[in-house]
Amino acid sequence: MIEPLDAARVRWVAGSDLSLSRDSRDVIAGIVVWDVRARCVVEQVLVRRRCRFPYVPGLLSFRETPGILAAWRRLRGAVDVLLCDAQGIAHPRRFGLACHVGLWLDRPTIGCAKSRLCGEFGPPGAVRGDRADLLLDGQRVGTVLRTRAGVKPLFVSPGHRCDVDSACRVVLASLTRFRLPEPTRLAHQLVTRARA
DNA sequence: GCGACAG
DNA sequence: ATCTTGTCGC
Repeated sequence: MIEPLDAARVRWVAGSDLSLSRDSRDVIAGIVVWDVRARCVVEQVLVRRRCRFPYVPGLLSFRETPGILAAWRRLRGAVDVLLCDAQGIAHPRRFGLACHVGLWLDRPTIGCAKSRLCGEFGPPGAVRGDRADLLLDGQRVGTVLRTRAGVKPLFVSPGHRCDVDSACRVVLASLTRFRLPEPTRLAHQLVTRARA
């Protein structure tokens, strides 16, 4: 029996991201684990490896999953859920990168993308926490979430072992003062700075 | 044929 | 993702 994500008990939220080496031949993957209760970083890992697949819309997982899994193996502490900088089920085949990674890790994952891949939606309200349904073929595959006033909303969808609402709750609980949830924002800084 | 298209 | 300058605002 699998254990579904219980947003109320989540404490360690990890965020993953990737960047490319200057010559674009390698991918630099990083994961930052954020304690949503203590509001601090508890662990971070970085790994670099050869890029094996080109970027093709809809096939992002084939390009980025290997790096994320490699970084994950370096983690030593506990993680309740992983926030991926990509789509979950808000995907043409209902199986975006977050689903792919979650299945490999057999852990709860959430897709938290900065832009839309597919699906229709109306504009969410202007206040942090306001949301709009992301529909694909009449099905609710995610939510368009306003994480901060005056900025583009995020596209949140279930990856593995969670539903739209719990995914949204985890993202909201991981926010500080920026558009992106802290684990994701810090993972982005980590991999970006690792190029220099 | 013409747009759209996670990172 | 990466490139790339200034600019508006807290």
